[in-house]
Amino acid sequence: MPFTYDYPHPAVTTDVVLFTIQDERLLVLLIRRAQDPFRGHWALPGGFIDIDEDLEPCARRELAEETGLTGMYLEQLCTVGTPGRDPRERVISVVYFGLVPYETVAPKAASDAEAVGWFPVEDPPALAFDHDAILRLARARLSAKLGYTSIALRLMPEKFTLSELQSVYERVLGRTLDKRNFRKHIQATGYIEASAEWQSHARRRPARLYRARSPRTVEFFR
Amino acid sequence: MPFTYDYPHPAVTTDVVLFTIQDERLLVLLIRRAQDPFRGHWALPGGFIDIDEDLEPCARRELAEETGLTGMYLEQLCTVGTPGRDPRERVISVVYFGLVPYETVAPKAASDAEAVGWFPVEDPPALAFDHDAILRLARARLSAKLGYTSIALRLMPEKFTLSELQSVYERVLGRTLDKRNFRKHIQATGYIEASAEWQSHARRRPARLYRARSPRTVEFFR
DNA sequence: GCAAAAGTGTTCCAGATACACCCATGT
DNA sequence: ACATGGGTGTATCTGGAACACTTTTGC
Repeated sequence: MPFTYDYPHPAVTTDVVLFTIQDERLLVLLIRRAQDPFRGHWALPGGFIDIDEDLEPCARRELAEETGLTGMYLEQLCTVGTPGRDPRERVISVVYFGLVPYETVAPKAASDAEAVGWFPVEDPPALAFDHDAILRLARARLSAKLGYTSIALRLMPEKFTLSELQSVYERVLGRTLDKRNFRKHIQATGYIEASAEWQSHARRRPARLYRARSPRTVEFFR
Repeated sequence: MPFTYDYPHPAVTTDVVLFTIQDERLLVLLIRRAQDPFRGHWALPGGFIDIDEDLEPCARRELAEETGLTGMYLEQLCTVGTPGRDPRERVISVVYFGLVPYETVAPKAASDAEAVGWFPVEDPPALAFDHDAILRLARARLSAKLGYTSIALRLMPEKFTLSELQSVYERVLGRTLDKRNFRKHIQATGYIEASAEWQSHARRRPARLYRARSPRTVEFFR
């Protein structure tokens, strides 16, 4: 069933750069492509937009279809569209960047993904299309936003210790932080609050659990 | 000559939010649409992408065709694509934001713009499509970037006085700044250098002229 | 000589950094 | 008792903010 236009139209896709933290490593979600082009290569999850679908819902739908993951924080990152970046036809891709807490259930492959997996961002496999450049841009955006927003909380579970939060900052920024200064700084921003609970079952002194003061929004400060 | 696809494709356009400063006011470039939809309304310059054209070149081409302006600083701002934002067909628009020095030659209407003009961003006319929301976003981006980049220099002529630069900051930020603190701060960033020249023909004490240390790039600091 | 803008330093405060030890728990 | 990570305070530095007067020129 063909669709006809007076002028050539590019195809439009959305892609998502989704980060998480597991075992003290910053990971990115990739799918192994089941179709050409780049069949068998790893790539960012994404796909073609429906004609009556808004951009961000498309990103969420494709992510859900290919990996089963839903409900995470997403923001628009950039749009890429250099002619030739997809060998099939002219494709313009609107790229989102997102974060999920590290204990989110494991993704599972579906639809036209042959496999799904988390990969260390410091050492990813070769990526299809121009996805390596997009991944670098997403990393830079995440690092920058740690400094002036509460975005790191979107990587955390509902309750977390200050040491866990510090570890997330350290992994994303790629350097160690002073414990006392970190705690002072975080408390000063006011974007977390102490819960009444304490870490249980630890084989050490229990740590206080904190939570986001505004669990569904990313706040700016400074 | 029709173009057919197996699946419906959205149309893709680029739009540009171009700012300048004249007479102590921050202005935005708008065109009056000569065609429906929104014929006779003011809108951001922009138009449909060619099938073999990259995104930023498209933004520059459309801007040149409609206003005659070329060669300015541009960066990608966002991409909008809510179904229904254009009554003709599904249109996804990649929006760029740009700056030109205030003495750049006046734009002149061409192509499908019936008129072109600079309007105060504080008090723009009613805009076509969702262009009012885009304009607000562009303003916010410009203000924020003044604080950590040398982007303001893209609004300045090659040689300028510190008072002129301070006035640009004040107009964009919407508040007055202390003269001594401003000069100290700007000198500390190192992104301008003194030229050997002085303002001429002034009916007052001549001011020293400065220039950008890296005239073609926008640098980050802090 | 007067109007108009150019130019210039110091004090103060807040936020960032550097730095080391005691505590609570499980084993 | 000891190993492990949890928790805490102070001195210092640095960058930002507040603040007023003299100088140079054209008229």
